Amino acid sequence: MDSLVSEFYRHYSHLKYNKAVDSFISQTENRKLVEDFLRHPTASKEDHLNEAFKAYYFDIRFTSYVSSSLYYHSVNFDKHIRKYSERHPLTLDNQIGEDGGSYVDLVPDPASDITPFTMYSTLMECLENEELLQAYKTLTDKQKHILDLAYVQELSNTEIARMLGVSQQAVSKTHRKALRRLKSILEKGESINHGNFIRPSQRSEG
DNA sequence: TCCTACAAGAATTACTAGCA
DNA sequence: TGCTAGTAATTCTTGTAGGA
Repeated sequence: MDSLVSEFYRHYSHLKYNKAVDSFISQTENRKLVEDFLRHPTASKEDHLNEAFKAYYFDIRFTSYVSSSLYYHSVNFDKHIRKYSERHPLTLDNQIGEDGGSYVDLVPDPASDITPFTMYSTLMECLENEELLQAYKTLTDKQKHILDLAYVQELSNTEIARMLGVSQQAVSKTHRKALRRLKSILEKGESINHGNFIRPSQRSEG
């Protein structure tokens, strides 16, 4: 632990052992903010630091949500496939011998890039988080369509642009606008103090 | 293994057109 | 008049191939 981090935790001992805080401080840009705040603590610098941490913390939660969604979808997809193949066995599923191998194991897998979401037609069918689903519903039809094509059909902006008969830039713009809208709606759902880096009552003035 | 060049996709900027 | 959605031009990012 370096001197900056030690000094920080001396002032804010309640944040010690918090991995999110450690990770936040480890980034050069955030480190500068912390350093600056510790040297010359002011209310505006504290607010700035809190805002930076809120944004960072939101990104962590959003990434965590997406990764857990992918995990659950992959597990469900696997269960679905297994259940289906049990009900509808194919000739290739028959066992070859005593060792448990089947004919399908002998077939090379040229389609190793099969994606679970392609079994859905819209992103709405994939969303399990209620807040995210409600936020998604507030998007315009075009925004929803572009997100569907990008995340369900896994098309690039260029392919979507060709399909919709608009430019790649227009797709990129609509895409990012939709993501910004989702993000802002989800952020509004956050409690005021939930993502604060430093609680106001524990502000250090020296 | 590192460096460089190149390609493709995505993002940004500046501007225009249509609409309420 | 301001907002939204579009475009062209440009820049940025990332992956990859090839050579030293």
